[in-house]
Amino acid sequence: MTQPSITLDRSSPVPLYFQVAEQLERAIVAGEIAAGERLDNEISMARDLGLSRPTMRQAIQVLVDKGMLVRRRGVGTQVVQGRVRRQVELTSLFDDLSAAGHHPQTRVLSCERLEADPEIAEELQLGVGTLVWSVRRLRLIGDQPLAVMHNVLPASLVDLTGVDLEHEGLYATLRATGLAIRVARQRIGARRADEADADLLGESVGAPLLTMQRTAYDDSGHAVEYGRHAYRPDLYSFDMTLVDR
Amino acid sequence: MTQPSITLDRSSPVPLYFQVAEQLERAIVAGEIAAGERLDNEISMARDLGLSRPTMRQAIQVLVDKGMLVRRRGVGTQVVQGRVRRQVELTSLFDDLSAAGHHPQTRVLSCERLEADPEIAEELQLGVGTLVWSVRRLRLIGDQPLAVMHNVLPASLVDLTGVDLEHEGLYATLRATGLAIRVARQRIGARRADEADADLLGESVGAPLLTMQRTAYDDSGHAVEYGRHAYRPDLYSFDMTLVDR
DNA sequence: TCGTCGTATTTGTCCTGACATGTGCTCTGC
DNA sequence: GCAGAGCACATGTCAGGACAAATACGACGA
Repeated sequence: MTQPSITLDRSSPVPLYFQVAEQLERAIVAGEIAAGERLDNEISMARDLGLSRPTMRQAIQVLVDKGMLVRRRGVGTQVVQGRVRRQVELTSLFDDLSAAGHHPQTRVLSCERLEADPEIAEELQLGVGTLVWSVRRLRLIGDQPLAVMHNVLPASLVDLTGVDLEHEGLYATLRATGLAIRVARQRIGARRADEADADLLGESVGAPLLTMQRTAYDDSGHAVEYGRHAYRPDLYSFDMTLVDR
Repeated sequence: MTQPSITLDRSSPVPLYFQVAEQLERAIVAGEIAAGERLDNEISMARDLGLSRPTMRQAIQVLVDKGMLVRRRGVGTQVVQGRVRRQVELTSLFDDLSAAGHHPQTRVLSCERLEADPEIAEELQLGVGTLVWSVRRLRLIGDQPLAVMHNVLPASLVDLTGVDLEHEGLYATLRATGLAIRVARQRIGARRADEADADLLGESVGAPLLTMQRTAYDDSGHAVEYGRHAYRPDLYSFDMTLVDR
């Protein structure tokens, strides 16, 4: 039950509970706290750090939500076994791959402004015929084609004219214009590659593809992006952690 | 900004924040609060219900985590647009389908006790050669084969002898023996159907299959189950909601 | 020897209070 | 008429305290 040393900076704008959670997480992934080991109890940890118990609880809760810790009443808080997989997060594939140390490339296949068809209008909660941007891109990892991506977003929200989508992620572009994505609903499935897919991805017609469609919502709860993507399953998969509440 | 009427039962063992969250959620899915509409502020909602602000916050936080509400400092709390998809939760396919009103059937293909191979030992954090249960099942929806499922669990944790897995879900069986699953890590991908898959699922060899492998951990953080499943993508997909924190 | 009761421990829930911080609006001054 | 300062408002963060409930473990008794 040796505790990691945690240092707090009360003058920092970073919340105290977040500082604690961050350092605790680092200690866990670094193996300073063994898998299955029990943490010290909340009360004494809070006292040792000079924090109140609610703040300490909030810090621990962050890691519980990430699936790294498990709490049991009357027993204590333990580190979950097993290697830690990165969670599915609200980032784009570009961010995912960059973080993984790879160097993704992008080829913009098309980027045009057109009128929303019924499917798009439904997903983005717009009227049929509203102007939207429609972007088709091919993602490559090294020389290997990885995914074909089709994104649609309301033209009223962002202007993609002159945006260099080959070197800037779509989500990064949105963030730059002040659009923060907060919630997304997505569906993961599979289908056969059609001729166009096969051509772009260097697969044969009928090969299995992993598909994901996602609708993203901003700060104010409005739909800002709808995407339909297809991935080569030998090069990409979705990892996630589920936590029971 | 009309608020739904919420009734509290302070004598109930159900936590107050949970009662509020439950009724708020019902009001949202029932459309009593329109999408995009702003909720009343925390302080006055708490006052109206006779609750403290932290309790009210906790209730709202539950729905924020589910992706139904969005909070913005200085602005307020709003209902997220878009139809609400059910979240990927820590339940089994059996529960999923039952909840959806369908009547899933199960055929147990094999259920045997054998020694863990290196892959299984690694995933379950056991020594190679440890006794495990290996269960292969076929899920059907009506007459349609839906998925082939292969689960492995430590024989020391549960005894599947005489358990009627055709009519009882695996997770339900685990719960019945006091094993509560708290955390799971899973990976979703796709692959071609091999001959065995094709035969069982009524597909042709080479057809795309949606795959999921999952390792589940219990209360104490120990691995209790490892599963590799393959789904017919025309009949099943994974829906989930992502929330930025 | 085994089961049962009681107690200590630990997390879960709930309360009150305070100040900080980001947003949006209005009001003022130019 | 317009821009900037200031203010009201809502959520974010933090403190400190209290009791409830579940668990583990030891002591006790049959």
